[in-house]
Amino acid sequence: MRLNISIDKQNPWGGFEEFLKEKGMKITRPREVVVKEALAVRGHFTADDLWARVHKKDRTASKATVYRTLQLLTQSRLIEPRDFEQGKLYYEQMVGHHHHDHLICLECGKITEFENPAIEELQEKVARKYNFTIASHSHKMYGTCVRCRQGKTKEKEREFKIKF
Amino acid sequence: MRLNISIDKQNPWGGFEEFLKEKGMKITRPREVVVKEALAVRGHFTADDLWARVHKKDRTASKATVYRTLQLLTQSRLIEPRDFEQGKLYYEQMVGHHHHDHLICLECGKITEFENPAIEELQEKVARKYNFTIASHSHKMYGTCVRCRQGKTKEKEREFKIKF
DNA sequence: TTGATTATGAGACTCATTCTCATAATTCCA
DNA sequence: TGGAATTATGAGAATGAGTCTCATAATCAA
Ligand SMILES: [Mn+2]
Ligand SMILES: [Mn+2]
Ligand SMILES: [Zn+2]
Ligand SMILES: [Zn+2]
Repeated sequence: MRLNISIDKQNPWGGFEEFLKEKGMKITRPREVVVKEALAVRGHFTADDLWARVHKKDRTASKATVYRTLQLLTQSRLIEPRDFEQGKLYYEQMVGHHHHDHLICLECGKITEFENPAIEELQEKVARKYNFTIASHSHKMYGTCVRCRQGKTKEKEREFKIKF
Repeated sequence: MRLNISIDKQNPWGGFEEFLKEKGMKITRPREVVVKEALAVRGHFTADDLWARVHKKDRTASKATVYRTLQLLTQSRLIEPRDFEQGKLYYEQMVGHHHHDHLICLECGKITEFENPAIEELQEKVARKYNFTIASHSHKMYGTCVRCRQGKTKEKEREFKIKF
């Protein structure tokens, strides 16, 4: 399913073309628009967010193609899915980014990214203990950000519907 | 929204009755069946799993009531939601259980629970660094369990549809 | 018992995502 | 370069978890 290619950070669309070729798939206009738009987003986005952007560039692009390309982008490792909220998936582009985890403010929707090598190591240790092979992981903390706790938040960035 | 009660582990339904009273809600038959069935499940379950059980006990119980009671059970802390898979929520009862996190085998669906105080502490440290107040967290590792890696798995327990 | 209040079941509805299928674009190669 | 073969596309139907509505029913305090 997943190919073991690594795409050139300087030319991700070119790399994605290679990826398509290796899978015997075709290089098409709609795919190019979706890929380039996805990589142009900074921050986290949903399929619908992406479709809105794509739609501006190409009035005829369909949502189905956006969803289909999102799957390919995930396989090619150019983006990663994020399960911030139940019911819909977010994504973020990984070109030139390292792995990180997230603090999610339930009041204003602000997401803070963190990296913690010590946690990652302990994680591996846990996996080793259970003889488990990690393919991916998700580590999220939900709560309240500084600004919200101090009542300084001007406007919500987003609303995450979390059950508890 | 959430009340600050702690329910007696020896008599959770009794405690839940208290919880309902404090919220000005009524003690009803359907609620009793749903609560008792939910607490009778060991392991992780979905709303639909629970409904199937409830349905056996009371042919007229509706799915809506199962969903509604699941929310109340979450508020009363008798159960906790689990975001193992995108698109549907799982739950697990917390009566007499401590907090733990999960290893999820993508091949057979087996879930291994782990507790790691060192990770929990580092987590708090991260939150402190960003002045973030944690309300809850979710830490999952997806991958392959021992049995599956060694080809010893007899049958899938479940199938989790994860996008990578 | 009764009346005010809250809960219920049934099914309509929502919303993200996937699927289907007729048509269109790409690619391969003679 | 011209098709034929193959894969992709757009449109909208289908799916599935979860929520909502509303007419009716049950609970409970007085
Ligand atoms: Mn991120
Ligand atoms: Mn568990
Ligand atoms: Zn905030
Ligand atoms: Zn397994």
